Amino acid sequence: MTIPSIDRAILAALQENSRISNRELAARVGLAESTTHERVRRLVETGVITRFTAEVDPAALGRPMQALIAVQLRPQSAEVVTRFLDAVVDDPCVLDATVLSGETDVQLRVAVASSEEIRTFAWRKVTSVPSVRSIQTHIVYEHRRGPTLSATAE
Amino acid sequence: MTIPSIDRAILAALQENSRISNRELAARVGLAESTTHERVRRLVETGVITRFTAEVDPAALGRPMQALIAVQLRPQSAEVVTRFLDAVVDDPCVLDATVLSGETDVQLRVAVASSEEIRTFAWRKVTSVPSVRSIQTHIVYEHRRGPTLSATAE
DNA sequence: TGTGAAACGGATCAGCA
DNA sequence: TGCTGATCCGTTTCACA
Repeated sequence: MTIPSIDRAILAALQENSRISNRELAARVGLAESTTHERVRRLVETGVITRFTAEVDPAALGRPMQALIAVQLRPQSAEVVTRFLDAVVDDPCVLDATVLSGETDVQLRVAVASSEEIRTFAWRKVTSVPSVRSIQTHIVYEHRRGPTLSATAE
Repeated sequence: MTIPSIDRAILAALQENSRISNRELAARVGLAESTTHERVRRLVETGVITRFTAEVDPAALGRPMQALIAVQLRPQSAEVVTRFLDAVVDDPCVLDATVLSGETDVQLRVAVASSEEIRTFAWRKVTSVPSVRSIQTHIVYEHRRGPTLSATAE
């Protein structure tokens, strides 16, 4: 299932700005509006586009500080990992969670108002889960997005 | 600079789907279209909303594998970190880069077609930068988004 | 800040290549 | 798959509260 070059142009434009009008999108990729509209619909339907979203600056919402929390779990089983994720991932300060190979089983990225809040979250929500063996917290100094996601050259 | 509750409703709706019409957004938050439109404009202008984007599944673009690469740099200075970021962050396989406190100075998240490509990227792009002392690569088994970003309760 | 209405521009659909 | 064009609907702007 390879992505045609027109769809790649559509994806690039929508990643850059998902709120452009269908008309402008059609002009950019050089197709009629109706055709463009249909292609976008299919990209969503087939799961290539997972969602349209607004990115919000956590600092503007009163969470100027971010941290990574590396978590080691005791029995390193799929079940334990899933249970742990379910216990923490819905907390409002969690930005995302990554399940990993290696020493660290799960890495959480959190956005908080203060270092106090990191401590509260770490003790109250993370180490309180019985299967958590140990954690390490690292302050995030800076976070940069990579380039727009594009299809691999072939 | 605290966020009024109407704006919080707008942010929640736009994070969930940035392509809803202004009319629907207005209906959801219970304001006139013109007012809603103006509020969204201000949220963008003041930097609360950083961009509207389409999230794309890397696997659908031929990059089914993800990894985290932890990087340790030699002189741990702001300049060295910036130079390193500039050297790697625009590579198409980079999803994002995080600058950290602690042993690891920078953590890269990459999406690739195969483990071969991770190796190529690691040797060709990362360890080839002179200030890179060492790296560790970890496979990403799963990645979960946290809840919609909302303002801290006050 | 908020409203409602008019002018403008975009989305959508049927019919066709 | 793709285009065209008519109709319908949403957005934007404005005078006003």
